[in-house]
Amino acid sequence: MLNHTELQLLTDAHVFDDMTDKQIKIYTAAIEVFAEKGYLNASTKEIAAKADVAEGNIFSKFTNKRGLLNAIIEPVAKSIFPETLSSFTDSEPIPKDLSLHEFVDSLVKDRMDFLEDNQDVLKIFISEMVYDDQVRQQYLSKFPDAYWHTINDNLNLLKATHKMVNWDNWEIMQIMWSLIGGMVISFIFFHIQPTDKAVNHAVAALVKALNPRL
Amino acid sequence: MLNHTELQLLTDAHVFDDMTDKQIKIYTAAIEVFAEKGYLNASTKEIAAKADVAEGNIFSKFTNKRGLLNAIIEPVAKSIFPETLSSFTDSEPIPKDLSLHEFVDSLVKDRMDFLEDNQDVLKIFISEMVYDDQVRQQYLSKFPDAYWHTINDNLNLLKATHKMVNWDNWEIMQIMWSLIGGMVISFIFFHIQPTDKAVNHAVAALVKALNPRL
DNA sequence: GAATTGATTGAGTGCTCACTCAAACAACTG
DNA sequence: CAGTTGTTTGAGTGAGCACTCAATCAATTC
Repeated sequence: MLNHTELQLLTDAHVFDDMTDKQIKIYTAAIEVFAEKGYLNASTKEIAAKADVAEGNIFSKFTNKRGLLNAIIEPVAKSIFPETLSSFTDSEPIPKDLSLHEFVDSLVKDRMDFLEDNQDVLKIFISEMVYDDQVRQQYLSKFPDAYWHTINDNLNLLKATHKMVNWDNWEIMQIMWSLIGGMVISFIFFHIQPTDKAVNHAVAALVKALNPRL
Repeated sequence: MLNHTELQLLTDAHVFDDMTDKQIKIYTAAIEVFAEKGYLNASTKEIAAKADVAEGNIFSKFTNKRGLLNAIIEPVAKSIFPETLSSFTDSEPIPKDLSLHEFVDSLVKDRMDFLEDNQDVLKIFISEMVYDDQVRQQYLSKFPDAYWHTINDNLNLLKATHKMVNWDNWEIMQIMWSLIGGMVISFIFFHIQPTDKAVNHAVAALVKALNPRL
């Protein structure tokens, strides 16, 4: 069974809004099976059995096996790179005097929460991105512009106020996401739960790495 | 076709030493096909065709499809974490007064060379590690002790001489390998070639991140 | 060159899978 | 409750797959 937070997250993202009960049952069963054995090793028969539904339903509701995969991956792909940092809502926008530490800390911790709440779908997403060139192309093109904008703005601001090294934004992003990704992969594929200490050290490492005064 | 350096590397690692011509043809064809479409999407028929050999040969020489995969993955798994840094040979051991910068720089650049020379097999290795829990278990257990020893010794030395933060070796390793892994994944799966500048910035980031004086 | 041994071949086999579709069922409607 | 409409069912279908093995070919020996 999917854990409670994972289901809650999907509900909050309105994934289930225009799905029938049976579609939801198939959808959640598919997440479990895909996460456990991978898309290619999962059979529609097993998914139907786990959803307690006849196999034919999968095809009448998601057209084919790939359609089912896409329905699962799309919401993750859209939310994996956050368009805004959850600690700064619309009503409380990101302050102009944001320190490097605040920025890195809120980004890293926000994504660690996301990881905790979306293990299964993240596993499916990462596995298929790695395995299937088609999936890679498909979701690369959908990479949210909004994310690029906000992150670029933030980085430019930090650089302009001499709070961050003056490297290409792409390089800075790669360094930040590499450290986050390292913890994500350790957790999802090797079951190494990131401790608070390890997360804080990762944040500290990033803050030092991107500090301009050195 | 595999590029010349990749073949050279395999030859140097004595992978071909006790293989017949036909085995080598199958082996290199399999690397190409597995790297292009993934193990599960590759058919033995296609591999045989690309190797210009009858399908039955695959099974008489590698017992089954999985045996072929293992024959490819094993050499990578053994060499992905280097037991020593190539810039310090046996005759010229790692010096006691190694600076943090020298250490990080030689490690990162050594692995970037490795990446350059082993794109296809690395792609297969990473894809299968991500996709297949069995492969993960299989190669996790074979993780070279020798690597742990040398790297631990080096990290302990750097920490003892106050050249590196006093964090857990595991945390330090995760940070180092996350940055290397980020570049590896960008290159292999998104064809973003790491520029010298980007590599140097990654090295600089690591040196600052692990600097104890901050 | 006959005999023997070993390597090579690729049509054949059995199995699994995604997907179909006729039939059964359920839910309304007048 | 007959008729209609939409949903659900799961046995059936064709395709593709890894793997087998009898037959063929090549090399070697006497």
